[in-house]
Amino acid sequence: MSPERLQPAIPDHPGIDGLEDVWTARWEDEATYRFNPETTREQVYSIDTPPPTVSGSLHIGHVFSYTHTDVLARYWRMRGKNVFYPMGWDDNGLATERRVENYFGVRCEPSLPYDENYVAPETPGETKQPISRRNFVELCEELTAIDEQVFKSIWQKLGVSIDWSYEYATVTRSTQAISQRGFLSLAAKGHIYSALAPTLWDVDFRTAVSQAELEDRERPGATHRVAFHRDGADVLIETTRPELLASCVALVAHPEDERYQGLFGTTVTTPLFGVAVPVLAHELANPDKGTGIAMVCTFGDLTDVTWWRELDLPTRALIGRDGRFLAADFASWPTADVAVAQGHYEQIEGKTVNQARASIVEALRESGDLRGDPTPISHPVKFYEKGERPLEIVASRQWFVATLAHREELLARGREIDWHPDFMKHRYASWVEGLNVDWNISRQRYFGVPFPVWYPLDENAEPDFDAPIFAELDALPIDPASDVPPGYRADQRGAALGFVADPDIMDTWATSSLTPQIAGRWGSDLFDKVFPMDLRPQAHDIIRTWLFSTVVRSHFEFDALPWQHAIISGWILDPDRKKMSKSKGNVVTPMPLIEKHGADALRYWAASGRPGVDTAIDEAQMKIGRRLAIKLINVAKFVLGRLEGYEVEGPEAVTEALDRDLLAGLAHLVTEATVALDAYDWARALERTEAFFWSFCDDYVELVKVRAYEAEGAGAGSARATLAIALSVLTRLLAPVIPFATEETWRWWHEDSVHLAPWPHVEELGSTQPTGLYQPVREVLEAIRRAKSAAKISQRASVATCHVEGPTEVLDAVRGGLGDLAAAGSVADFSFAEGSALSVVVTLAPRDDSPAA
RNA sequence: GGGCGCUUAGCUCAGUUGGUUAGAGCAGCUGAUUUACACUCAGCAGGUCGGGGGUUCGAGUCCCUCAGCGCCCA
Repeated sequence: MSPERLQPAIPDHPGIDGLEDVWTARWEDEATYRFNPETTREQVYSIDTPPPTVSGSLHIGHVFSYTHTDVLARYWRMRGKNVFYPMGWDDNGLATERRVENYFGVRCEPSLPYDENYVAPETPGETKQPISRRNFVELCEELTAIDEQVFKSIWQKLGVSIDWSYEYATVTRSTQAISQRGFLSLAAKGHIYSALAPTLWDVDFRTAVSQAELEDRERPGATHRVAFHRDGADVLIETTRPELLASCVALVAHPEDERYQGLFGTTVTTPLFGVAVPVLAHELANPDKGTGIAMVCTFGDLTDVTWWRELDLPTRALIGRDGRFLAADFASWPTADVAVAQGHYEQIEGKTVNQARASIVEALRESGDLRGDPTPISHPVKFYEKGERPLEIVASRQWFVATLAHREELLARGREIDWHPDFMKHRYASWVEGLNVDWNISRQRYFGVPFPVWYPLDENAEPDFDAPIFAELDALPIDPASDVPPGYRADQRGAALGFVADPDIMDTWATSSLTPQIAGRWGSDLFDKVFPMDLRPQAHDIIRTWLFSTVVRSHFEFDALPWQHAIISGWILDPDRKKMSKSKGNVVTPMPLIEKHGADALRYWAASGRPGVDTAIDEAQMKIGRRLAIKLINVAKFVLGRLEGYEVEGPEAVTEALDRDLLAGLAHLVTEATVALDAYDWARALERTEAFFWSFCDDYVELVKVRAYEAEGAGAGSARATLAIALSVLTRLLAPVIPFATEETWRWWHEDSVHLAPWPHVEELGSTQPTGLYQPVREVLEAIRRAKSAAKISQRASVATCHVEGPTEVLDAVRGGLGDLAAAGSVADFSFAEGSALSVVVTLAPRDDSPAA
């Protein structure tokens, strides 16, 4: 036997169960998904994969969106691209801290010394054990390492074609170095600044938060009508936050509000405290709200911040970092009677916001300055998304990225991105349009990347925040709490004329916004070969955080987009179409579903979800995917069985008109699938491929079964060549979605992985001129089947005559496939007649009911 | 309040620039089956395309309007 003759290696009982482990190991051994660093940017397709938060729960939504990305990665790899597809883990920040606190039953107490023999409790105790910052960080690292393994095993089981040699995490030293470098670079360019400024503040977490982490929650409240005074006359305002009265710095009304024209430019005094405040005009004041004139406090909400800034008002910030009222110095303010004011203020000093409100309302009632009873209302209140009490705005020193001044440029960047689906661009635009504070990147927490910054101390050991000492680039990463700034000695820490470390860590997004730099190893040769990247895949809930912040960093650092395409996956809904969330308790974990249906089945379900469309968990759909994978195994077994011992021939051997038409249809399919995938519409490509595949199995294979079995003849060779070509093409078209079943069957007759095989091209199909046979022949076959089904007899039963009527060209087509039809339908005789439309009359052979002799 | 999306068969969804009788899968029903495949195959049934109005020879598709659901922003 010559070596060209096919000897497929088909197992005795091929199936799909267990393929995941077999092929995952082989792919790892063969380095199938290895990125080749010897490359040019043009040869690369690079993906900025979302690093999942390993402290979060891994759920089926991850499988959904990562499958979409993987389908694209596999597609572009087969298109000949050198695919850069790394994976990272986001283990920064608060989410990890909280998980460690709950998992081990500990809390970070920065004042404690490091205990090098520390062992965490086996089970968390009743109260949280205080431990040093370094011990706490070690526990964070320990737990994230475990969590990462769990995630990694899921991706591997799912067949995600990641090059694991480029794995990264957001807390490693190299990531910290990049994060700190990114900070220093933007600070040097003037896009990052520090300021003592109004800061969105969570009083429970005791940290600053950014606008992106805010959410509105509807909460009950009450409006209070309060009288300010002017020469014995009253000016009535309405407020939901009377407790802030002492920090009132002005009243504002709309510049065109007739009622207050006479008041603009005058001064009124606050009730209880007797502090003189100006009455000013500003268009943000809403004439329809309350009395149309509002009290400006430092700071009740973000509008107060705007007024304070634009009207250049003084600062009388009274709420502290713990959410309680600080001491006030009425003597330094224009106060009519300091002793009286101080007396009233003593009632609220040290109290929480709610306690203070009750106290102030009571005092206003007694003084007669509360007019009428408070009116209960329901209104949206800003919360930190992870918080439990309303946000306060406190004045504190923070590092900011200047975004507001660059709003138009950032909007323009959004328009440059190719969004999939396109309408997601609105999410980005409306977010950028609604920005009202710069991006605060300081967090008063423990586990994260520290700022590479110290401050010099003066002769009184007071820091000079306006002269920060930045770390040197080649020293990164540094920890200012243990490393010493250039030109200083370690013993000068905290001493007069010495230095002090910036105590904060960076916002998790300050690091995550650098994933292209981290994955691409910014600073090495690799970076220019993969950046700007091709693709950013993510869900729509983090457009305002991850996507936006990445665009900001890339715009300022490189004056470029970080990537050209953004695919936005939808949500995963539970089977009742409710959004999946931990609090609802309807989170579905993927592993049991993979075990039950197989990875290909889950991927099929995921790939059926179109970009941006919310998709319900649907086990029925997974079963269909499973059937598809099994069908491929079976048809490959059959086709390769027919080909065994024959030379595999190319399209030039496809001589029969029916076979040529099948290839013409296949060529059309290849074009459709390619166009769809180029447009990031994997679901469409799958749908078309799947439909063709089932017709191939149920119709074409049935038609040529007998002919392909003949040893000799052009017809037999043509059928075998067609079967081989179609199987090869269909296997490759399905490979991105069902990588395990396709690889299994492909390797029965190929040395190398299907995932490195070239994506099908119409040129490999020879002449793809349609002959028009396949469709009418299928219709006649269908009619024969219908007749047998109606007679409730076997599809293998004999047909005496099949009478076909139709237009000449249709009849000619049917005649061209007559032999195959006769074989597939067990038809003894055909007759034909001219007619306007195709119609078929089937006369069944008399049933032979006589017992066998 | 502004914006985006969705509404097609019992269910999940296709339907590309307007063009024959609106499609698929699942579920349902009726059958077949010494088969590559029972993790199979064939057939049947099932829809006034959310309501109303308009443009057009022709509308699921374009325009207006109303309603419901979901989301984003303020």
